[in-house]
Amino acid sequence: MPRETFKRLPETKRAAIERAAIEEFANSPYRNASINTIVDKAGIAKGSLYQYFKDKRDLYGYILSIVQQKKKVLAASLTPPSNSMDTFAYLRWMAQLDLLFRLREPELANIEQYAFLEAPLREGEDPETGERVMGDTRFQDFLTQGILHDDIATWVDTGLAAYILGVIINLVGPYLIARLGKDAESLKDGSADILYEPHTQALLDNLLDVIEAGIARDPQIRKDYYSK
Amino acid sequence: MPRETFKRLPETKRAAIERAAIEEFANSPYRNASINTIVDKAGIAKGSLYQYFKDKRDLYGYILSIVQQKKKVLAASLTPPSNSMDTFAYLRWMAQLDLLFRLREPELANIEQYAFLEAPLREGEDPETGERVMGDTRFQDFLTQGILHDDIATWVDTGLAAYILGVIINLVGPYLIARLGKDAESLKDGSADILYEPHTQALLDNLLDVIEAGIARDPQIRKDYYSK
Amino acid sequence: MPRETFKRLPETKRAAIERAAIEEFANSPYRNASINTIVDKAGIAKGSLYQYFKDKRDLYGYILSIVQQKKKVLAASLTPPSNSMDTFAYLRWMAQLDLLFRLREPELANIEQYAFLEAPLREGEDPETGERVMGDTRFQDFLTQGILHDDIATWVDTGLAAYILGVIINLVGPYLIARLGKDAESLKDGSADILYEPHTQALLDNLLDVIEAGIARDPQIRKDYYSK
Amino acid sequence: MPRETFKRLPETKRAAIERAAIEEFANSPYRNASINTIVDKAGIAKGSLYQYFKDKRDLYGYILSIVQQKKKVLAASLTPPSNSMDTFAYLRWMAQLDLLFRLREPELANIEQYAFLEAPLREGEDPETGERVMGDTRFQDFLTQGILHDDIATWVDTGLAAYILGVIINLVGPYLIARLGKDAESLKDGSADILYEPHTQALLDNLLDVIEAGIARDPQIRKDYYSK
DNA sequence: TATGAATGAGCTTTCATTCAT
DNA sequence: CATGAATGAAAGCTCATTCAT
Repeated sequence: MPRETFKRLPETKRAAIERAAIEEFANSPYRNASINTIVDKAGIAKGSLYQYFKDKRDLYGYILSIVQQKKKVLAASLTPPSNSMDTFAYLRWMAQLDLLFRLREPELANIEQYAFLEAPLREGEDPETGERVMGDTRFQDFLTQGILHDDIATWVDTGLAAYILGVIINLVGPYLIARLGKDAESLKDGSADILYEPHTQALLDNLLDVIEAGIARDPQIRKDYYSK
Repeated sequence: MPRETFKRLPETKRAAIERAAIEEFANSPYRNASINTIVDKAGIAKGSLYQYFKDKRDLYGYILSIVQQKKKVLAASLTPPSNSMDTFAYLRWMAQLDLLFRLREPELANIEQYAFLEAPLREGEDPETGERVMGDTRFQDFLTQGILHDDIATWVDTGLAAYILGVIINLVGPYLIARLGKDAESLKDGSADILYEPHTQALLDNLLDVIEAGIARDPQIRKDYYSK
Repeated sequence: MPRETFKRLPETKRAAIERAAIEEFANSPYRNASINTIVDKAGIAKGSLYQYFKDKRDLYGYILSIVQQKKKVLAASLTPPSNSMDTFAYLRWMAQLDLLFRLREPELANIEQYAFLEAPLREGEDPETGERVMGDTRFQDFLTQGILHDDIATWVDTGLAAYILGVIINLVGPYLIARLGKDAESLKDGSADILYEPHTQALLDNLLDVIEAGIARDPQIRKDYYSK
Repeated sequence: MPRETFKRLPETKRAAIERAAIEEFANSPYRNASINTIVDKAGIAKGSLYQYFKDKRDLYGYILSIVQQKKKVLAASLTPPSNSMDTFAYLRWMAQLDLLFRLREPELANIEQYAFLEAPLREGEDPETGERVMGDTRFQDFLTQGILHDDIATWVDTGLAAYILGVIINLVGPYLIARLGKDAESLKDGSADILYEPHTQALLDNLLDVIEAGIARDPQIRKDYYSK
């Protein structure tokens, strides 16, 4: 949704503007984010921004599209565990993707989460407000497929479960980060090594085991990494 | 956190202020809530408010404390299903409590949810920001007790599970309301009859069965109300 | 339409604000008039103005009401020529009133004229836009009465004539001022002596004679002040 | 007042610019008219416009000159009623010309009227501001000639009368259009048939009879189309 | 000559907080 | 203790004009 003028901008300037906007939207929810701060950080005139974008929402929409696109790229680089598409392996893959994204692009992840949380706070203008609250089609599809493959119990209410899966996947990231890393050092450099540490994987396993046990048709034997 | 001056106020005036603040904070997230609106509705001078409360945040904190206290009162009036305190029956009781609170006190429930959603949006000023993200002690305790009673699998990570239970319980209310009630009529009068309708209970059962299946040591035989 | 806060203001401050607003609206049509200029001249904070008035239009409406009221006061102080209410004497009285108002209160007269001229320039929001273009009820009534009293020819189209009378009365003032007074000195002190000078009266006579000759049923014998 | 560069432009481009400017100035008074809109509609770069014209006012002045010239062309194509140049027939001809111009070129007529109305609103920059207020030389000449031909009463003040005639001719057009044509259909296609309809001519007659009665030396017997 | 990105002062409006009375 | 007027920074946005390319 940016204007043509924005696309024609020299790479460095465009990057500066995106950088500034990302920083701002990552640190403040939409309403609080300040156009003034953005143009100051980007080192451009206020009027210029309004030649690149129609208004604040337009800029915001563009930043959101960056977030989605970067996530898509990351998803493409993260090979799914198997091509047989085991239902729960796929769910695990989604969770890992979210976590990895948060590690690699903490600011973008923040923006994404703000967007998720603010959805029901919208001031009623948007007709799609109810959308979020009624569930994420991504998970609706996942559940439907899972039931068709006999992986998920038929008695599970897909609407409710999809809603809860969405909430979990969207909100569990910050928890895991907070839990794992008081050693903020290893996070600063964007290293994702932490994702593959045994402790991290154990936590992920734990989460997914709970989910699987909750909705699977034939839950696997419980692993006993903790109980030993 | 109100000042002494507030406590010394005549009951009617105090009530008027609380009423006005509750209405405002229920309809607008913290940032948007307007002091002007509150003092107008309460019929007091703006300066007076600043003699009762240090600032906007102080007032907000006080309103939050009211929410918690009212919820506690409601909890006390809602007898637990059995005194033997079966773990999952207790969880069900908590879920019902949240739903009932939302039906009986939609404004207070709204404030609670705003607070929950905004927690990670805080602008870094608050030191207790991390609190929410690390989990709700209410569920920590529940899980610990459950493990001690051999109701919950020992391998469950209580920190993670508590966090997720918190998220679910806090966010599932609006979903259920949205799902159940297009018939806004039955909600208008604060009637909680809807809570005890079969459809509602079925959804609640579904949710709790999933949770129980997920974390129980020996999950019950799955009920088959849906598969019939 | 000002707020209560404005009415409660000390006289001097209220006067300062009115002064500043009148100066601004007299020198710039509504769109160009600047709130910044007004608050600077008035020596108040910008926010204060918005405690006295809802918005720019509200302030403008208030200033317009002052204009109307001052004009009404002036009208009350200017005795009609005779109590028999001869039709054309009444018209002359109206013209004199307008001229006198322009001499006594040139700024207010300017504001009035801006309002008159801007009416058809309105950006389509106002439903009463067409009102001005279709005639002034003041003159409609005057003409109707004149016809009833057998003073005005029955064949005159009252709609058209009312429209033209309105235009003339509203726009002739500046012309007469410009014509009479290069000697701005005599105008500066608000003296209206110039109104009663023979030259001025002769011009007024000339205007009214033309109008009378145009629409009267039985025009008077033409005076011959000019032809001698 | 356009620059040399503008005159050297290829015809099509020049036409596009004029078209765009005319549309804009016809729909918005000078202040509101947007340079952006004009260059967009014209399909030229913004900087180019400033190579053709010194600034917005310069462009505006040029458009005004087009309006005048087009009107002159129309005047040339509309044969005066008789070559003996009867004074009031000539005035009628002028009124018809204005009305016809408004029907044929509603946009240009709009621009003309905006210019007329805004003249006294000018912000003092223009030295020729007083010009309008002192009368239109067109009518000055007309009146002087009329007196010489013994058609107009010698006692009429030509300055004042010229001013008023100017006001009437400039502002009566929209009134007549509004009065005649709710049937916007016949106006849409620029057809001037409406001008020659009996009702239109009757209104014009009425207007001119009033004027004639007002200023003629020997007013004709009043026609009695209305009184019958 | 043509371009169109850059500019920045300007606009109206909002709001939590202070403080003199 | 109560009052409510005063504050002024900050908000999002517009626009005619300039100037480097």
